[in-house]
Amino acid sequence: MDKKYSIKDIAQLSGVSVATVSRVINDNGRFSEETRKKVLKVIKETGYQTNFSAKNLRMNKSFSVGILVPDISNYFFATVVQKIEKILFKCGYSTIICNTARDEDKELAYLKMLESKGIDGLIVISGAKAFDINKVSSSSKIPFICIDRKPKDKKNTIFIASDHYQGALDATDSLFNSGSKHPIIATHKHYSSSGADRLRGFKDSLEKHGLPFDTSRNQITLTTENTTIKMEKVLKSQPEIDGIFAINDTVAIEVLSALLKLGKSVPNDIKLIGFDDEPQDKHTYPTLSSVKQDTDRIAQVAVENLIGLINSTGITSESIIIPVELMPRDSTL
Amino acid sequence: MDKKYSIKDIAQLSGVSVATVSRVINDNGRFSEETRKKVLKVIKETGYQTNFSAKNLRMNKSFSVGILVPDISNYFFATVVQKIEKILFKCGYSTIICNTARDEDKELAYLKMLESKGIDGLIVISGAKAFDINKVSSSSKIPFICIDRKPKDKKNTIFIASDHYQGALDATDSLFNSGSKHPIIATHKHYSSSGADRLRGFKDSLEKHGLPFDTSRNQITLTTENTTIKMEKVLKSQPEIDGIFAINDTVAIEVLSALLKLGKSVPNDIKLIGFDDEPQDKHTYPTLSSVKQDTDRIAQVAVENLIGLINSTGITSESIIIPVELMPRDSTL
DNA sequence: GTTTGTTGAGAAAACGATTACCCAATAAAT
DNA sequence: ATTTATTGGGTAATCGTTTTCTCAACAAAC
Repeated sequence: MDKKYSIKDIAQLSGVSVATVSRVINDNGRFSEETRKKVLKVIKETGYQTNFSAKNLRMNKSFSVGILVPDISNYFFATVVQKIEKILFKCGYSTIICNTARDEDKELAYLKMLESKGIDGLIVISGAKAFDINKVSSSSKIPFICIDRKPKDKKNTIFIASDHYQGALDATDSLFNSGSKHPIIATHKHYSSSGADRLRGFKDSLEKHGLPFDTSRNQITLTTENTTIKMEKVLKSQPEIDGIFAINDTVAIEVLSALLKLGKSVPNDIKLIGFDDEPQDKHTYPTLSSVKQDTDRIAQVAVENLIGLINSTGITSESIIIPVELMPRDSTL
Repeated sequence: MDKKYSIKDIAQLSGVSVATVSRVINDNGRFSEETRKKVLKVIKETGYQTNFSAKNLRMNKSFSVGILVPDISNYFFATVVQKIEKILFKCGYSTIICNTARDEDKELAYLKMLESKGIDGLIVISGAKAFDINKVSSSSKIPFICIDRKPKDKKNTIFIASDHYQGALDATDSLFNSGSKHPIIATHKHYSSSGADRLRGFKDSLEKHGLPFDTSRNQITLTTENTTIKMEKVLKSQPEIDGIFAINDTVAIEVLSALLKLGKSVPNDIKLIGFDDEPQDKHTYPTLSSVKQDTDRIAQVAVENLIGLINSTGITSESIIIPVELMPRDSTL
């Protein structure tokens, strides 16, 4: 098992031509059973492995797809990426992961690189605000799908996302259901399309319960300012607040720790619910209610559609919305 | 910007030979300044991009490296991978990330795929117990480095890890320093070499403070059993316990929530410290002391060494230990 | 017994780059 | 004025596949 064997070596060793070896390997074309066995035997003995560079060059296909993701240390992104990668591998594709850090220039640089590598497809998770595949010269040809944030050009693309709106609606409803009369929403400063949908869900639940939404009264935004101090101010001026829907679990956990520091009891004084169902939600005190995104399904649907595009079986343009699930825990008892 | 241009097109359009175009692109070989400008102009106009499959085939180099990682949704792994990817990209390499899920068969399958793709190098993060690159036929030639877990064959490999031993020693010392007299260690059921080092650090700190280590008295292991119930039993039989060093932050947070549920005050009744310095440590209540691994340095050293190996400038075999930093917070006040 | 069809397999082109080798043309040295 | 270097750049081989053509051999059909 020393040298690297090429198809030519296999041909020689098994006394057939390279064409035949290729046919046997790919099980395509005509050859006798006898030849098959002969060739396969030599392949096993030598430990021959296809040289993908050559194969890619010839077939103009790379059996690899790129994933653009803003931040892989984010739980939701990491989970989706992980699951996508797993499915793709099963389908014979390898995955090139690119961390864009929400930087448009980086996004562009990665796109160029990926195109150079001849990727067969692309998955863009929560791409830049103005994500536009045409920014890269001829990229227009690379099949791609978007997850979590709509691309600039809504036509001719497949977009997959959780039902953030419904999740937020359910979450806020659950605050009301557990006795909250005056819930607010806690957001962070980064804009995202999912965040916008969640905000919309919160508003609609509010109005459904007869409360008009007013940004200055019903929304707080976490900034670099110390969260505890900010919460203290807010609760002093609006002591009626008795429920908080946090735009995601990171925010929720920050809010929770602030509330506890301020001597508030959760859920007795204030109900709290987050979004994303991160693992630590089960281990906060009290445990944190949340909304779970179906990452399995997102990944599955994403890969299915991408591979569909790659094999150009239907270049449909559509938005696919994946249902979410409410995960009630102690913070909304 | 429609069709895909090859070097041949560029040659034609700029009135030179393909060889010259290649020379200009790679700035290697001889050509006049005039020619350079001409060619570069055409390249810019056409939006030409190298076909890496061809280049790889010819040069027998793929400008890509593989990363084997057990679980990318784990914070430490995700952070390291992210940083490695960033540095590699700057060095002109793309990264193929492979999630092994701690499954040896998968590890092997990925290894085969990576070899087929002709990766130039490999980074193995916390590989399987018996990680052995020779399991894949001719892989022996792929330069690789290991992070976090030593490979089977310690010779002729570069191994990079945090100073888990020292971190655990410092962490346990800090329990004593904040007044704990009878600390224990909380571990989980998965074995890891880093875990073993951390356990060693705990033991040595104990002995330094005049306490002999006894597994049955000084160590609890979290299993699928409910942590709160387990903790209750332990605290009933050993009420003297007043400090816990958790093998990592996930365990620490689970323990913390159990303690709070049992009505214990942290840090007043029991001091607690974890390991890894995950972001949520700052937002638990009380905030969680921990030990921070220097992921920046790990990534930097890893890439430097790997690229060193790839360019075979020194095939030194060594273990590189990266210092850690104690992050004291409220749970060990 | 000639024609037709089928099966198995080889020869060679092509994919898009890099590079060793070659040869003009000009410059430098004698 | 001839030889010798140097410079710029073209030709063609090569990397390892896949695939189109081609054809021999044998079987079936007439």
